[in-house]
Amino acid sequence: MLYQYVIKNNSRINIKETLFSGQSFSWNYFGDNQEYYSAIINSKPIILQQLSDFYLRVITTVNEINGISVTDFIHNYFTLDIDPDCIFPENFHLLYPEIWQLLTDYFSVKIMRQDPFETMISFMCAQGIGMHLIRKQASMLRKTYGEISSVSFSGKEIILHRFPSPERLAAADPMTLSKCTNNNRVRARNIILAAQGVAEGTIDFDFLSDPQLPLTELRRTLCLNGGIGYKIADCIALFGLGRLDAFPIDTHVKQYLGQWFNSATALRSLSPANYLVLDAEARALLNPDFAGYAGHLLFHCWRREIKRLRTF
DNA sequence: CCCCAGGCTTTTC
DNA sequence: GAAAAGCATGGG
Repeated sequence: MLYQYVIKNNSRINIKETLFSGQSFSWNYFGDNQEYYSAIINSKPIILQQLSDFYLRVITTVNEINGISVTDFIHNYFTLDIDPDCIFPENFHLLYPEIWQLLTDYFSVKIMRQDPFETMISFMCAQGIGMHLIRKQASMLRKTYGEISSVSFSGKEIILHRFPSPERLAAADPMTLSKCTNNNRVRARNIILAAQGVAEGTIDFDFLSDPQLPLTELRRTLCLNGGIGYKIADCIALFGLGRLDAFPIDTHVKQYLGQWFNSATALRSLSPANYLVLDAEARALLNPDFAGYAGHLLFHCWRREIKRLRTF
């Protein structure tokens, strides 16, 4: 039994660019058909299809997710409550007309509110390697440790793997898990320790998802865990805890801060001290409440338009 | 061979 | 304190 829903949005949404912009490592094409995308979200298999600039089709096996309607869940999952006109400061287009022109096609990219555990483990795999290797690691974790769900749609039976539970990864053997982490044993150990922390409650996502929690304290708490520094903590905050103000700074963000915004700090090494300086500089350039949202659009735009990189 | 990819940790000065 | 080296693989 499949349920189908059509979602209408008030602004343009580009589902492919959103899913494959580097914020999520769980979505794939549904089978061979590049018209559909699938993942298991909150233990529920979901298939998406872009109908037009403003319309999505959602296909699931359930009629509600987490106690709310599928339509409301998708609305929240893709932050359709956020008005794209609020992401950048009002005068940004006057100060940076060239960047604004490049950004035109990227306002249809949405930040996704994803599961915090999955986001934490996925971004712990994202140190100094290319995005295809990050996707490979997340995929291997799902296929090695995740429960199987199958969906039949349009005459095809597709096998999907859930992201593994904290308990499952907490009990994993380090040598076995390291095959999923680019053979990096330190990373495998850190993932197991983090999963144990979540399973035992020392990492409390209910507490960390409190919007009243100051961003600096959230970041400091996440950084207590091995394998999580400023950048990965900010990614967990932005993509897994709904903190649209968190501004992750990686090699690409460092590059566009230097090239597009003439930051002298961005020309220096990305040390912890310089990270905090760049973070403050970005908050002065952007709307602080949506610095991370704006940063992700700039990040994706920089990679696609300037670096000509592909993530799918 | 080099350098770079959504960095973090440890060592060294 | 800050700066440099080590970790891992793949692609240009």
